[in-house]
Amino acid sequence: MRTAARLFLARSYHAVGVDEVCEAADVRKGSFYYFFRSKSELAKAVIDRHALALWARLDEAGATEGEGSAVARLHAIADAVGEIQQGFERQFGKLVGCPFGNLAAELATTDEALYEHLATMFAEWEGRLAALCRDAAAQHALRPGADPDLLARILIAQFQGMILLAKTGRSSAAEIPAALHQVIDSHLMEGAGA
Amino acid sequence: MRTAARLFLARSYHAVGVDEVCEAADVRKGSFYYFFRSKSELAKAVIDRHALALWARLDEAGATEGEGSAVARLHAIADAVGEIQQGFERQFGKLVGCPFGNLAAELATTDEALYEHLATMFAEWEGRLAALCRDAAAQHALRPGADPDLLARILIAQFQGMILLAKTGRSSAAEIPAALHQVIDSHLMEGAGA
DNA sequence: GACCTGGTTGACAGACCGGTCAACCATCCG
DNA sequence: CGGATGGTTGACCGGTCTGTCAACCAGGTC
Repeated sequence: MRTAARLFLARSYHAVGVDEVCEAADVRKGSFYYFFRSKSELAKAVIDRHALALWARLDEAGATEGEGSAVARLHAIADAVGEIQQGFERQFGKLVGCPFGNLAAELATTDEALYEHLATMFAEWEGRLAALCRDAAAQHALRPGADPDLLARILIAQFQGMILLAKTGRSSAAEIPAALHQVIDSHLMEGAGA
Repeated sequence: MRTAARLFLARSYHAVGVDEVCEAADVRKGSFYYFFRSKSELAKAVIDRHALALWARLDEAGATEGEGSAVARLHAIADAVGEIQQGFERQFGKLVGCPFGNLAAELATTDEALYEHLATMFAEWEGRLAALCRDAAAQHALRPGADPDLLARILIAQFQGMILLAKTGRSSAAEIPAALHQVIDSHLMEGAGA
């Protein structure tokens, strides 16, 4: 399953077959199908794995910044996702993209069940971010007229979009946080940003 | 080829086979392979098709706003891409995503040639937007400290990301321009926006 | 009519895909 | 020892995928 996550990231869902996953993990295919009802269920499990890791990482990033400034925690989260991507970049030697985003783009139109699963993941993520943005709004850190819920969505979209651009442009993961920071700052009160 | 574009959008590259495209277009497969060396070359042609349409649309959106305000033209472009998506939505009955983004996400890691082709498309797009953003900067419409080149990239990323979120969240294409407008406005001088 | 050329056709190849299955094996329990 | 139980294995199935090929056909030219 760890190897499946690796392969799906390095290539794509369609591009790696069950056979390949099994061989890479030194497992016989029959044995695989004893534990997973189908390939798409494996993907589901992989998603859950990534989700767990991501939530932990986000909590950590939020916690080390204390309870004080919601804005600081937003920035910390931006850095955290950037670091995750840089970690992937080191591991694979190239930019591999967001585990959710990749599968979402590839399977949203074909695999109903997986699609549903991914939708809840994104909703959860967006919810977490939205709470933080509302905190920031409550602390009067946001520009007037900036909708905190929309901001949460914008930030996730920004991350996903930058990943896609970075992947197609062969650029590095290091520039992703920069864009996120700029988007965050641009939504803050004048003079309150970086 | 028109039908190929349709099918790739409605489902995905991997999900529709050459057989299916041929049948839908009432063409025999052997005949198809007389004109296209491979399936991925068909995809390349499809991309070019979309690119041509997009450039035309963007030029049009920019032109109707005159040469005056670069900011107004940025907003017009945001609306234009939103309208394109809403057009797709009407045509297919669901959100199908950006033709470039979809293929990029699916094939960036597997098909080298196609990947290269997509990269130039995105570069072109980003270049066009960057020129506009620099105009806006020259007109002192941007916030101090806002990098116009980065802004161009941010806007494309925002569009791609919103599309992905909308696709996975079953939300409508109508909300995409709203996010783009907010991102644009947030980068403008205080009080100069919507 | 002979010939060539650009295009068409349907049958086919070969690989690979996700998924199945019956036999098999190790371990524990009585 | 006999028998469940939980897990393993490799052979195999049917379908689908991209891509190929030799025969064929219409139109123009000499």
